[in-house]
Amino acid sequence: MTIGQKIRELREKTGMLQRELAYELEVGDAYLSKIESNQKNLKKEHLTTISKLFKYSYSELETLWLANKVYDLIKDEKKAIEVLKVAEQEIKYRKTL
Amino acid sequence: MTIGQKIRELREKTGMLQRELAYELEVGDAYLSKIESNQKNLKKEHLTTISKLFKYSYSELETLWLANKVYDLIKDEKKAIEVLKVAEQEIKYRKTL
DNA sequence: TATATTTGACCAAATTAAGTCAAGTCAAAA
DNA sequence: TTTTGACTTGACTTAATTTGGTCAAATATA
Repeated sequence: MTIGQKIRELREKTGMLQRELAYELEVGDAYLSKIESNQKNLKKEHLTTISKLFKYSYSELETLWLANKVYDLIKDEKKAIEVLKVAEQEIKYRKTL
Repeated sequence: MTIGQKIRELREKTGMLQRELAYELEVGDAYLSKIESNQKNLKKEHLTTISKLFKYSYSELETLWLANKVYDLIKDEKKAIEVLKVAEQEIKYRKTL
C-alpha cells in the first residue's frame, strides 16, 4: 500500500471526486491525480487535512508518506533490499548507544 | 558501519592523512573530515576514486552510500523501523509484478 | 456528449548539495 | 610549555536539484 493508493482509496470510499479533494487541499486536480499515482509526493501538511477529512490515522498516513520517500530513493537499485538492511542495522545500532 | 566510517577505516589502514586523501578527491580537508563523520555525503563519483585508490569493492561502497541516504531520511523518526518495513514490502511487491 | 482523470511539458521558489575558509581543539614533539 | 600537525567545527556561499505546483491536450468512462 502506497500513500497514493491510500489517498485514492479514502477518496473513492466516500464518493469524492479528485476535483473536490483537490479543492480541499487547495491544489489543482491534475496534481492530485499525480499524487494518487505516486508520480509526485504531497507535502506533509496535506496529511493533516486528509487525516481530518477522512478521519483516518495521521500516524499511519505519515508512515506511508515516509516509506514512499524511502522507496523513491532506492526503487531503481538492484541492491534495494540490502540497502534497507544496512540502514536498519544503523538505526538499531544507534539505539543501543 | 557507515560510509564515513568505512572511508576513515580505509584511509587509516594505509596510513594516509585526510589532507592526502582530500587531495586525491580534489576537495578540501575540512570537507573530508565532515564526510568521515557523516555530516556531509560525498558525491557518487567519489566512490569510484576511493574504490580504485584502496582497491575496495565499489559495490559495497555504493551500498553503504545509499544506506546512508536512507538513514538520513528517517533517522529522527520514531517509526523509522516500521517505515523501512513498509518500503521493503513495496519493493518486494513490485518485484512480483 | 459531457464529465472525470491522466499525461507531458513547463515553471518559480525552496531546498539541498557540495563545498570553502577561518578559527578552534587536541595530542604529541620539541 | 610552546609549537606543530592533524583534525574538527561553525558559518557561510553558490550552483544544482527538488518540490510543489499549473495548464492544455489526450484519454478514458458513463
